[in-house]
Amino acid sequence: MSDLHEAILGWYDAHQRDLPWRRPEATPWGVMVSEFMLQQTPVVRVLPMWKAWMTRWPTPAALAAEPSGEAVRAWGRLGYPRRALRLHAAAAAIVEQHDGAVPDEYDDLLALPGVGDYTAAAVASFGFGRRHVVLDTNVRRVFARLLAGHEFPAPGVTKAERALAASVLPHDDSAAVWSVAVMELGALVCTAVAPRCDACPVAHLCAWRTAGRPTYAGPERKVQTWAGTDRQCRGRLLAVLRDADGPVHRSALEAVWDKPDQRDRALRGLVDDGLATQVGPDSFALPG
DNA sequence: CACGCGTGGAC
DNA sequence: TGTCCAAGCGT
Repeated sequence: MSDLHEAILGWYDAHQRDLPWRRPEATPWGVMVSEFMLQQTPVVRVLPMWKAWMTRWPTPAALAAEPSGEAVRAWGRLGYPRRALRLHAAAAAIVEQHDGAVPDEYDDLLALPGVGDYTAAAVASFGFGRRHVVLDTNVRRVFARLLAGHEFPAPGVTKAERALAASVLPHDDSAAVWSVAVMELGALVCTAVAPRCDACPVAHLCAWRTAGRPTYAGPERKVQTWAGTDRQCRGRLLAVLRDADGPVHRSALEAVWDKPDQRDRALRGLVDDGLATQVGPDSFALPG
């Protein structure tokens, strides 16, 4: 094993967080649920939700047996509620196509709703110990600094970047642990803002640090706007539906957003996306 | 491939 | 205090 691998795996062994989906008793379904919830969402906010979901829906079949609206409701304020819808659809697909067992093949995982390259690789790796290149925002940042000498990776995953990640992926059964270890290093030490190089186990090998930590010089990184957007409007509207026991009258939705045009557009969007249904001339609800 | 998609915490 | 960020996906 190289110095690089020994340093990162040793650091992970000593400093990893005790997260429930990483424990030996965690099921592939538990891993999959965690990966859905962790898409663009911090660990601290996922923890309580994951526990609640695993208690209520310990298997794909349990989730698939309920209306999709219940998944949306239980998603609460985790954000990006379409993930709840897709997780529900993925559970249904697992029941129908895989006898209720989360598939262990990357290609089968990738075919599930809401599962892209990252999530397929993560579930195959962390749920089944398979060997895959796992490229998330943390891994990309760590490799950009450590191996390429850049503060941040390019906006999109490049061919060269994937090849570089593949070149350091262990060939033995430590590949999955390696991936989660690099990810953890990015989450705890090699952070986007104020990285703690003094606590980094591979600082002595880091190309970015050797170069004097040059600031990012690539294309402008896009920043999401929020106030006044359709996205904010959708969030308000869906919160009303989520917090209600049954159907909601249009007036209750009108009360949470001033601009009629934008409100109507957002509501149509929610219905189009399957996050809401119109159950009467002037009433709406979560999908059944 | 650029964009839209939620939410809340940190600085 | 506004800006940036957090285990991405689908179109």
